[in-house]
Amino acid sequence: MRAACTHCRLGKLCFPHALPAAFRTLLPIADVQRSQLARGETLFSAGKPQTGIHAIKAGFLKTSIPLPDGQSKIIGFHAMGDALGLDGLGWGNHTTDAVALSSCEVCVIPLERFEKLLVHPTESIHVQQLLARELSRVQLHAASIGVLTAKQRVATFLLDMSGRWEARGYSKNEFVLFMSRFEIGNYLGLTFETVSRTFSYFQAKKWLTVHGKSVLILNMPALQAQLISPNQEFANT
Amino acid sequence: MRAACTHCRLGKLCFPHALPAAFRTLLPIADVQRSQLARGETLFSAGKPQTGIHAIKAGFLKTSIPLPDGQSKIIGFHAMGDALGLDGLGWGNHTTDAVALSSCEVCVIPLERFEKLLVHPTESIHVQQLLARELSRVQLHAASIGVLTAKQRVATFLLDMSGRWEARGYSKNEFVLFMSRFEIGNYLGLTFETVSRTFSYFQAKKWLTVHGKSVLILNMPALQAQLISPNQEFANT
DNA sequence: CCAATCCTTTGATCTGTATCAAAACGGTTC
DNA sequence: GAACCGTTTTGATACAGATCAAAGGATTGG
Repeated sequence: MRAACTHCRLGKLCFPHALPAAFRTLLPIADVQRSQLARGETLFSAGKPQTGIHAIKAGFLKTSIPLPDGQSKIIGFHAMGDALGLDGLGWGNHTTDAVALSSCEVCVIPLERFEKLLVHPTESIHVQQLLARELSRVQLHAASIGVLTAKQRVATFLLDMSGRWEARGYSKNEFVLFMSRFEIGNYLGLTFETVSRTFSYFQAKKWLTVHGKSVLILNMPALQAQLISPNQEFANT
Repeated sequence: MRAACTHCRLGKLCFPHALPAAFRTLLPIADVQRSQLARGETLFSAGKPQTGIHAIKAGFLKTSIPLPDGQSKIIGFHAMGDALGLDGLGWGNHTTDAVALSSCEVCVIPLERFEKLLVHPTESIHVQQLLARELSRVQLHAASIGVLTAKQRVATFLLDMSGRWEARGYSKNEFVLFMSRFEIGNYLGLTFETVSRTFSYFQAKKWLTVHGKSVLILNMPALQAQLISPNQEFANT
């Protein structure tokens, strides 16, 4: 199961294609491997040696951190086009677990090939950017769960999902959540009941409609206003 | 105010010196600039273009993230030998604020010089490691503040501080906190009152002694046990 | 098509931490 | 060394979100 990235239909969305043009000439070196994952399968685990860098071609995954007290906390949801496994570059071992939320197709650049690519400054800088952006994302997430209220966190989450779908060319107002309420809660530092109640609250406000995992946003500005002051009523109740 | 890193007394602790030997030959290229900061002064701000990479030579700083609702959340404390400002590599602009907690001496590698260093694979990989390690650190912190209780968070914090001092060759049992209770609280997603109360609780348990900012740890295993099960009494009350 | 299982919603109650308040402490200035 | 200021501790109370509980819904497999 090998595929030349030059023929990949994901185009710029996919990690290797997001690399600068200079990179594409190197693709035969990369010689990406593709693999399938079923829902619930593990792509890599915390503590295990890093074997490669992954790019999601199709499907959804979550990454989580195991904590000393035995709990585990989700720290990211990942979809088509996202790069995965960069956390292992620090110590050679992964610090997170990556598990498929749906059946997935994942491209793998084996570590030794990945390292060969790094001798080229442009690729190297690109990887640095991926890392630094992921760092910024996690920093912002840490900040959010540290200080925001439940309503603010859920609103932030929905707006984040909306933005991700939009970036992939889909509607920013209508999308399907690919994770359970429990997983959303874990990600946001809330219980699943609180997530569910908050969805109901937003629905009562007529800011959105939820049916199971499908979300339709009716009043985006109202949700955005939540982030600014959670308790203040928005003009269009 | 310029200084050749080759003469820097910080040795391996300092960011440029942690680079592989090959890097040292390039130091004249880097030609690091040194600058002084007074307590409360800003090293860089979120949203502003990145001008360089910083290494702390002496003193302490905090990095924080401004949130959409006007609040600001501390996401890291930094001491001698830490690298700062890597978050700007993602988008060219910083995503965090860095402020001095004490008077500081900071080495600056201007961005254009830093970029020149990156053409050398060994340096480039080293920067990747710094980024990936910072990513792992922030991921773990995000996980901690998302699921741990107040006692667990404060215990984690104290053990983290202890480990940092130890890594710098000081006692792991006796050290001085370089930030206020308010800042610890902000960092951990707690109020300063809760931090203070938790210190008092640990003190009542005879696990440590706190006088203002100076901490003496008396029972390290008890603190570590907190992380595993916060409500279970430790053998040596 | 139905049973079995898991996921989600909603309700009632509890609790850890925030909030409000005030006193004690420590450092700085004159 | 007295007066001042910000910081820290401690106490009393309030509340957001957790926990406990139970009843729908949805999805899976036979």
